[in-house]
Amino acid sequence: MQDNENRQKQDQLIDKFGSYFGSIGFQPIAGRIIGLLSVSDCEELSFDEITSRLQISKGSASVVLRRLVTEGRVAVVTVEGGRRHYYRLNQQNLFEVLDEFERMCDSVRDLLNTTIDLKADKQSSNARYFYQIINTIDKYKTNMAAMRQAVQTA
Amino acid sequence: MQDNENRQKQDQLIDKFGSYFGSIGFQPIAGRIIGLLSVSDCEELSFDEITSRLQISKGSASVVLRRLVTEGRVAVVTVEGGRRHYYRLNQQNLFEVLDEFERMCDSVRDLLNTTIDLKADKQSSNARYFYQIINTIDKYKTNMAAMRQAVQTA
DNA sequence: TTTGTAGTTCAATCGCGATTAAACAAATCA
DNA sequence: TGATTTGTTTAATCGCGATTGAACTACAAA
Repeated sequence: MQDNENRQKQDQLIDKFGSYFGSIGFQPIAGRIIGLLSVSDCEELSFDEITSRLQISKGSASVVLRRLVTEGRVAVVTVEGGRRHYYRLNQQNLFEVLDEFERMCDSVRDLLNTTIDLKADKQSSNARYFYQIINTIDKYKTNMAAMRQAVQTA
Repeated sequence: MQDNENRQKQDQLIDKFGSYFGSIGFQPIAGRIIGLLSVSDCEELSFDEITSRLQISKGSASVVLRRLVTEGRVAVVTVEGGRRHYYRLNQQNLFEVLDEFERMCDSVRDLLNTTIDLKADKQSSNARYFYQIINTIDKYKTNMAAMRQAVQTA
């Protein structure tokens, strides 16, 4: 059955989305919902379609969807004069992931700076290693700024 | 007391290391050990110094240290004719974190490609959005390759 | 007003990794 | 050799987020 086969492939993909998003700190269900909304040929799904396709409780779906909506990853569409909610994938800023990575770099940079500050010997092996990391982070950020420029003006 | 104050600051930093490494998938204790080895003025600490300073059980320390050593994040030094093990921070490749990030980008790229493949309408709004993401990832990787070149030749 | 549908809330449970404690093994010292 | 120190192993526990189930609210249709 062609349809059935397709559906199976979709399910596999949905699980891959789930484990990817799981690995970056999302609830597994959140990842699977994003996966479903990404994979599905219909780009707007009702609350009910989501719970039945993913076989999850209404409670989970409600909580997780609210979080995804407030985070801006998913948008709700309410059809006038109906009580059903429809959900679709929100197409976010392409640099969102890079933004987050850069924030992480910043916090590492801070941490290492503070660590060096506290060291008795600023020329110790570790201190010099940390200086190198800070340097690399700075180069990375300069590079990223240039790349963003290039993409924006393109 | 100057020393005591310093020690408190170190403890705070160690916890920050702990929560940073926790956020990227390490056991909290693993992060705190890395923190201690990073912060400590003495760059080689014994098993015992680690457990007593961090107030953790020998069991935890044993398991976590083994993992850190096999992962290459920490090195063991065994002094000839003594039974104590000393541990120090391993200074890894500066691009290690970037490597990991690029691997993640690759897996996202794969996932999105497979997703588009499965779509009935390759021109759908989501499909086009995914194409854009893939494009940005490709640009990012090209850029990173150039940056590595630049750093290596410098 | 009554009946039914849509979604929310929250207490209870489940699952699982992190951590410990204590028995155990291995190496050194005396 | 026996005693002591160093670290390992593993069964048990702890803690906590994820998930469910069922009662509940709100609204809409009849």
